[in-house]
This record gives sequence, C-alpha cells and structure tokens, in this order.
Amino acid sequence: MPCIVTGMLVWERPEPPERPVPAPLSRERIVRAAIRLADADGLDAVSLRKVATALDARPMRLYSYIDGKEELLDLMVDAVHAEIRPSGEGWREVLTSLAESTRHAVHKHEWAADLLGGRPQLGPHALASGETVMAALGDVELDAVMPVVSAVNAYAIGAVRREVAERRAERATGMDQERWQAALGPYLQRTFATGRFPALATVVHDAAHLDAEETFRMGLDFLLDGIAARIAR
Amino acid sequence: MPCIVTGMLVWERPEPPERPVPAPLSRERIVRAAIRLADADGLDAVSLRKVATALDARPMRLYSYIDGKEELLDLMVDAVHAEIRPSGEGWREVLTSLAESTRHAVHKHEWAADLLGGRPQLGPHALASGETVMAALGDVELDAVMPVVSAVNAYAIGAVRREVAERRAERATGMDQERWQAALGPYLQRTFATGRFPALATVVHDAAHLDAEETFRMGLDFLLDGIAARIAR
DNA sequence: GCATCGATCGATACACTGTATCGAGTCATA
DNA sequence: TATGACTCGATACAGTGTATCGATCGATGC
Repeated sequence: MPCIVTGMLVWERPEPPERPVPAPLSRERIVRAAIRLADADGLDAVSLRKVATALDARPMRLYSYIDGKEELLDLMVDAVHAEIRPSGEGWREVLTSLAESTRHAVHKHEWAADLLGGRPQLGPHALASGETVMAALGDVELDAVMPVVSAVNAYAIGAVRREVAERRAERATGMDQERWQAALGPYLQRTFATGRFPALATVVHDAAHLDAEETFRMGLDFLLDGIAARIAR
Repeated sequence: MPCIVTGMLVWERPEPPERPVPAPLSRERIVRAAIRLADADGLDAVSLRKVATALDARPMRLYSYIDGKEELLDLMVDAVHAEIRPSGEGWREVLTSLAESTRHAVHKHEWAADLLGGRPQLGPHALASGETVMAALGDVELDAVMPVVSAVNAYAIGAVRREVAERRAERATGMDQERWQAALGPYLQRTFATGRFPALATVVHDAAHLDAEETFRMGLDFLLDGIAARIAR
C-alpha cells in the first residue's frame, strides 16, 4: 500500500538517512570526547551539547553517566593525572619526574592548567601517582613527606600555569616567542617609558632571558635544593 | 488637562517611582561591583547582567567601559594585585612578604585563585608590586632575579590554589577542617581499605598534619633556602 | 529658529549554556 | 492481555555574553 504521507510505494521511497544505532556510551567514551574537544578548541569548547553531539547522542543522555558538568571536568582532570607517571630512584629523582611529567601533561592538554589544583584530586589516577611518589619517599622522615610533596606540586602547578598563560598570550598576539619577548608588546614599551618601573624595566631589558624549560628547571632546583637541606638533617 | 492615559489630573497622579538619576559609571565602580559579587557568591555570580543591575544600569552600558567579560576579569585581578604589597628589607624578607601577601589577598578574595596566573599580569598594580620586588633585589645578580621571582610566584600561586580548593571542599561537605581531615571522607576510607595505596595511606594516617599556614610557610622556606644557596655563591 | 544630518548609546534580540521537568515508551507482573 | 512502575531523554526554562541596529540627541547649515 502507498505511504499515507507521500503516496509513494515502499520501493519508490528512499530509506531513512542511515542513523547509526545509538552509539554505546560509557564514562570513558564521554571523557575522551570531551578531551578531544578541549585539546582542539580549549575548555570553552567543552559543552555537554557538543560532547553529546560528538557521540551522536542528545545532551541529557550524558546525565546517566555523570552528574553534571563539574563531574565531567573532574574526570577530565583525572585522565590527565593518568599521564603523570613519576618514576626514578630516590626522592630527588622522583620529585623531579613528578614535576616534569606534570609539565609535559599540561603542555599536551593546555586546558588542564585551568583545572589542576582547582579542586582536591581524589580520582584513581591522581591517587595512583600520589602512591608512586609516596612509595619512593620511604626513606624520608614521615612527617616531612607531605609538606615536601605539596611544595613540589604547588610549584609545578603554579609554574606550568604561568607558562601556559604566556604561551596563550603569544599565540593570541600572533607573535612567536622571540618577537614577543624582544618587543615586549608596544604596551610594555610605552609603560616602561614612563619611568615608573625602573627596576622592572632594567631586569626585563638587560637580564638574560631563559626559555620556559630552563626557567622551570631552575625554580625546581631551587626548591629541591632547599628540600635536600632539610631532609639531610 | 487630564492625563491621556489615566484621565487623572496631575495632582491625582502619583509621581513616577523615584528612578535615581542614571548612576554615573566608571571602570572602578564596575570593578568594585564585580568584586563585591565575587566575594559574596563566587566567580560564577559575576555576570555582566548582575554587575549592571548592581549599578542600576543595563548590561550593554558596561561595554563603553570594558570590551567584554574577559577584560572585566583582568581588571578584577589587577585590583587584587593592588592588595599585594610586598615590603621588607633584603631579598628574603621581600620575597617572603610577596608570597604571604599573595596568600592573604587570595584568602580575602577566594575567586582570585581561579584567575591568578591564568594570564599575563600586566596591569598597573601588578607591575607596581613587581617593581617593588625587583627594586628590593638590587643586590642579587641581575640574571638570577627573574628566575627567582618567578619561582616564588609560581609556588605562591600553586600553593594558595590548593589551599582554596581544600577550603571549598570542606565548606561543600559542611565539615570543619578537623573532621574532614580526621575522617578523610568516607570515600578515602574505603579507597585506602582496598590496599592499593599503602604508602599514601600510611602518610595520610600516621604523619603529623600541619595546618595550612604551616604547610605554606614550610614550602616557602624550602624554596627560599634553595635560592639562598645559589645567591650566596 | 528650524530642519537635517551624524554620531552615540543601550534596548532588543540571538545563539548558546547547564539542567529541571515530566511525558512517552518499555518492561515486569497480575 | 491489561496494568502498573520505572527509566530515559526530549522539551523547555532561566540564564549567559554580546552583535545589531533603531531611537535619541547634539551639532550644523540654512
């Protein structure tokens, strides 16, 4: 019999557009999709609608897997922690590795700079990397372990955050790193010309400019040297 | 003659509700209003609409003073930098003061933890506090100044960020600090019970728990000790 | 003194967000 | 087979940042 709506017989009617069978979902799939979006276009590009669309689903479907956007962000952060895998022998090597692998992970996922440290990290991967570090600090006096690890973490997160901030600013102005630092932006030029920040101007103009990695490493060494002094005692 | 609409004479008609003459606006007024909102209800409570309403204005009016929400946030951060006023004699005192006044400012404006370090700080107040610090490091070798100050800033920002994160978590769970730390949350209890994180569990259970201020100070001392070693050379 | 033009300002409207609500549809049971 | 409970996710809502462009107002020319 002809279709009620079109009056056409089955054979004349085109098949419906091939709707892929509702993709099976999982927390992991959702988080992966969100991370893809964030890696490509930044955290602002992560909306429940876009994530759902990427998975060929409707937004509310996600709520069976997560309890809201905040939880999705938590899961994303823990996924980054999975890439932070400190290793090495002895406290100094492990702490160095902790800081540098944090740095690498955040370089790979710049958006993580806006989330790391923003709320307590209690996900399985975060705990796992914590466990690795703690285990490697077995020969350090127990009461000193937490403050030491906290300090290294605080430094790493703060330092990486500034690195990312600068990187974004450079990208926004379209300048590469050297031109940016050399020109300091016309704004800084003018500001320093006012003479209100002489010491700052001197440092910026006359001091050697280390690259991001050297700066990071240097600060980390300061911190570890200070820790070494206490631990040795 | 009677009013066309109501048919009432002037004397019968009530005066229009006393609309205060459109409040004069300024960047400062706008930023102050935004900060009041953020202090009271967090960064999420800062919307151009709410800020405008607080100033008895309509949202688009703000666009004559700022170029978008991002700029408003930048101004808010610089306002916080106005409260970071390092002081003291000699490099160590000044750097200590820098870190601790950063900490105090962020405690007063918790939302600042989410913004500080998130983009280059080039506002007048940020530069001013930078100038103070640089000036006080006059006797430090020029090439070492930037790395040293960067490291202290990175540490302070990262450390304060975690402090705020914990404070928020405690507030969210309604627990006071001691109960939170003692109970560790039922979740951590259960997680540690699995035995997958023995070293972590040991540290959390058996190590002494310093309060936030002690922890902050201790990490800062590690860093400054390490710096002292390099500078002295 | 009046009409016209130009620029300025901010109300309206749009596209998008996270998520509460609740009706449709499904399954197990009587 | 009828009925009920339950689950799922489409719809709808309240809110966001901001582009657009019509109303308004001052200055200018006659």
